[in-house]
Amino acid sequence: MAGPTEGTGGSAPPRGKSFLEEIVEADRESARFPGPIRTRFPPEPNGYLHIGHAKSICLNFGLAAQYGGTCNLRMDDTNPTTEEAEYVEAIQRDVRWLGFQWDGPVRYASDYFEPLYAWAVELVRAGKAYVCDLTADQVEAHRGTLTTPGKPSPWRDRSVAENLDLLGRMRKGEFPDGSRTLRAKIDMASPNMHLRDPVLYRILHARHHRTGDAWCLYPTYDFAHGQSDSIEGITHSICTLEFEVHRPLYDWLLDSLGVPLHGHPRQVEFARLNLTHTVMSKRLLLRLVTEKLVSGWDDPRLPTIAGLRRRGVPPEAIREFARRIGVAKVESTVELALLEACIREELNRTAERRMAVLRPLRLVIEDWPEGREDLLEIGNNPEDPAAGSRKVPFGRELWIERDDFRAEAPKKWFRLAPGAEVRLRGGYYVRCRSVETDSRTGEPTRLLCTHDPASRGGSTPDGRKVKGTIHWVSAAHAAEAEVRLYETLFAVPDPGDVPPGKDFTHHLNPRSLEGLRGCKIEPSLAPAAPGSRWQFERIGYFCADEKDSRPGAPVFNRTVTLRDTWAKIERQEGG
RNA sequence: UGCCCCGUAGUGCAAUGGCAGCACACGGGACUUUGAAUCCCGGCAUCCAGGUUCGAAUCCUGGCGGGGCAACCA
Repeated sequence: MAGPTEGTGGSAPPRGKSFLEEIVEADRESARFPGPIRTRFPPEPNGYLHIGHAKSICLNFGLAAQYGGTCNLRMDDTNPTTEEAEYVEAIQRDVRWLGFQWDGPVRYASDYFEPLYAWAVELVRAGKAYVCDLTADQVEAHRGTLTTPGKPSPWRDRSVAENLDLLGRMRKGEFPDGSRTLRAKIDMASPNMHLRDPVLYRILHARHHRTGDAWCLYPTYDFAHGQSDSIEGITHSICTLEFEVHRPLYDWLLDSLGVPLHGHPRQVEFARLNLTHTVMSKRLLLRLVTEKLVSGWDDPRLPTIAGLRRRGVPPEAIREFARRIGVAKVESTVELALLEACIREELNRTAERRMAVLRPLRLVIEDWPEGREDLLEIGNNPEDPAAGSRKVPFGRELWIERDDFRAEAPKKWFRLAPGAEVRLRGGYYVRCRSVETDSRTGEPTRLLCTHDPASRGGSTPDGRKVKGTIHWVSAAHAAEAEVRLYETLFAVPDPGDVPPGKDFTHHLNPRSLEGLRGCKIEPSLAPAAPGSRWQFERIGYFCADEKDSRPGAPVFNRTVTLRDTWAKIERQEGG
């Protein structure tokens, strides 16, 4: 894998170090931690991973690899009401697919429920935590506001003995959900809300995906997080910006529990990734899935890792994207175009070229003998000679793209029009002699052409130039395919920017999916393996759908279009 | 309103007291058997005001602007 300072431009100056790299390097220099660095990626298994997680994954695994350390995968499963084993599986699959291997087994915060509980008891014994009988509403009322201090809970000064007794009975299941909590005794007047006696344990009679019914009280994320890191010997706990204000609480907890410095991870926060034309919050993604606005977590229009994979995005492109966006502490939104550029760059290098006609129009070469066939050798990838070539059958009747013919050629039109000559990619020059049209719609139904026999392979001895080259498929040999054209799920860069009274579904793009059947593909494409990626010449990059495609009956998803200069020209000319 | 974090081309990131640079995007051109790819050229930025300094994107102060924080979510 390319190192972080290795650009693609060759002479490009090395990228400056990120603030994360600087912190890690400073800690290595000062020997703050005895051994190699350890990071972790700690998802909550309550949804699928998305490209924002990919940024975090690349950061955590990348930093570990860069400095000779290791990275753990830990499920932050402290809330049994939202977490499921399905998500645990999906997360592992996605991290592996991205190309990373975690150190040792998958870890779970739920593995630490017992030591966590012991720590809670320790805090109670030290007079630093108490059982509070306030309801959630009352707790909120006592907490005060951003500008006014809170009021102490009436249960704040219970005796250690009583707290111990109550906590034990909470664990035994003697009390109903929500009736009591264990709270840290810190400072109800703190300007940091998270220090106003935060809840450490809540009663939840819920079945946990791993511990089953063993527990009926569960630690909050805040109580589990720092200690879980500490148990795993994490040196650098990298998380998103919103946890910055939680850091004093983690520090308080670790300090109160007497965790020594080298067992006390350094937390560093970075800005989460935002991408234009999509949503990244798990809550919103979950809504799209449950309200069936998309086909599932792996819908190719979603920014989920599973969706991107199904769309045909290679993991290398995602890693390169993560590298290029960098990392900082400013909340920012990356343009989708950058992701697309990374995808095109990778696929341009690696995807073999094939010809496919999405919206077929029949073309007949009238001076080509009936029944005669030709077999043309065409390179698989001009970017990679090692990709070899294939033989493509040619005949009197061909399918070409409807978009490649205009009855009336606009300015700068290089393609087919009455009287115009074009090159059939890898084949012959043909000239359009006449057009048959549907008498009702006026649409062309057949183009009647002649060819230049000397142009076989795509060039003529006289060196005559044609401006346009179009793709084609022999009608006699064509296979058929279903093709799904995807556009952005949302029609605007910022789906969250909606008129009053509307929600994020307001900007859902009605054209985000267009299904095409009866597309004509060259024979070599028919057996495409599910998941295989191709460039359809002049159209875009496509991936045989991993679920619905079968060899012989292929279904292709458009990953991304090719850059389309003509479309741009036409847009400009058209005003 | 309190506390915390953060302000560099359109977007994302560099420059760590010494010539403000890279990528994507955008505009133009060359080349082309993909209007692809490739190559060349171009325009566009330090939030504002003071201060320190020979010199400030960088340090200090104040403003302005953005984000986060008041789940028994993570």
